[in-house]
Amino acid sequence: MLDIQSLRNDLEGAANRLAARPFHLDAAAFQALEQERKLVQTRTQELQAARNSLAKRIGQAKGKGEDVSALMREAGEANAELQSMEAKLLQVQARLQDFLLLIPNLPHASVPPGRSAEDNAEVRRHGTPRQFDFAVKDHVDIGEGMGMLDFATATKISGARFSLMTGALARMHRALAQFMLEVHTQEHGYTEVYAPYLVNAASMRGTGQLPKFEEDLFAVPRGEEGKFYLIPTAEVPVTNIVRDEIVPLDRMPLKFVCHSPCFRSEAGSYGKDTRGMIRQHQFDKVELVQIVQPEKSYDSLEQLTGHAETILQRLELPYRVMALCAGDMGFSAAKTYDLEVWLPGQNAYREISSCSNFEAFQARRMQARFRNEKGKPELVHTLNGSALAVGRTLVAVMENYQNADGSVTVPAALRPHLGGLERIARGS
RNA sequence: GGAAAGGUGGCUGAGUGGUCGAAAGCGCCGGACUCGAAAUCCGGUGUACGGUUCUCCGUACCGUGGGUUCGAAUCCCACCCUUUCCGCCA
Repeated sequence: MLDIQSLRNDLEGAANRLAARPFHLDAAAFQALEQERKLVQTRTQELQAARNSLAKRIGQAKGKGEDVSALMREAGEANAELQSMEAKLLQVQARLQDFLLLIPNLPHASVPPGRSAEDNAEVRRHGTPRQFDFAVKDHVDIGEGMGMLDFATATKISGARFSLMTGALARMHRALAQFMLEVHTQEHGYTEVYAPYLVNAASMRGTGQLPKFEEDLFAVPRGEEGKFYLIPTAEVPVTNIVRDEIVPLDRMPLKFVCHSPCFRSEAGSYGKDTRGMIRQHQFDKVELVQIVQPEKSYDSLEQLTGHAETILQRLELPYRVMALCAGDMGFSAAKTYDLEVWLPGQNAYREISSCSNFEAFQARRMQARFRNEKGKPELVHTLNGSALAVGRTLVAVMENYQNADGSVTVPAALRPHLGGLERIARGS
């Protein structure tokens, strides 16, 4: 959510920056709402002040044993208008709130202009794609060839966009998550978190999934009309740790890492990435979350992105870092770097991590604050990034480390987490 | 799922219809005392919003949402949460 004060001060400036996404800010609608709000709020507060002073006088008069019937009548008459004004005020404020909740974040000045992924800017590259002297397979053929990846059975059990892994491949999937957690907790200073996978609507609103993106979420009914939402990323429960909290200065910054399954309905992605385990309803991810002071958040974004890159470097997977253009960024982000890993099976770089600074956009929705040097509560800045998506990392390892005989070499960094195993092949 | 108790400011905790945004203590900030510190004393110390604009004024907020009333932290209803006991259970 944007700061309503900044919209009041510079509506045109905000509209211009939003146009880069592109998002059309209806300035006239905002101004009309604001004007009405001002009118109704001022009148309501006047009436409330009048009521309060009358009530006080009645109390005082009663205390002295005086007759209060005239005062009571006066108060009763004023109440009709007050009630209708209060109702009107609630309504206007709700409309204003709804309006604000649907406005995406302002892109940071350093965000490249552009409308689609083609306009994203490559920031740097790391590693060189390996040359193969045999016909490369994609992860589906490799996994099924080893008898460890079974989409047919997953479809029987659940349906499309689910996967079933067995044996050494399932073990390697687990080892990857363990490896990532170890690096982030032992070397990068993150606190490991285990968090709920089902969350309430307030949490989804806090990080920006609601109210606009309900169709992307899975939900389960709860109670009469309530529901739990399945988390689409650990960003949701972990960032919401600080919702409605005031973090003491000496605890800042907060750095959390959380391994969790993620659930996405993938509505609107029909026909996209239908083969393999690139785009699934359920996948595992190791997520980094940082809660920082505003002036430090862009340094933190560079660091956090670097932490995610470390994993790819240790696994010796070629990748590139992309600065997303305004049009390709998510709703809540002010700036996003995507990490794209090289996939020989697709002969392309594919997204494996997304690292974003949300500035105060989520914090304002969540009322997540810290106590600054002056002792005053101030909104925090929130950041998060995948480090990494476990399923896609497994895909990258399989494709980049594949051998001519259909086996897969285990990356050196991963071997300690697999009891020294150097290679997985059919039967292992 | 059943029963009971309870949710008040950074913390503890008083307050059961009217000068209550809320006692008191702790904490924190400033000052006095001191060479300095501790102790002591004095003063200050919530958040959000609006108007005005650097100075005030107003409004809202005592778990959440409704209701009663001229007036609600206080009474009524519903819900949420916490604690304890019982039941069930990975």
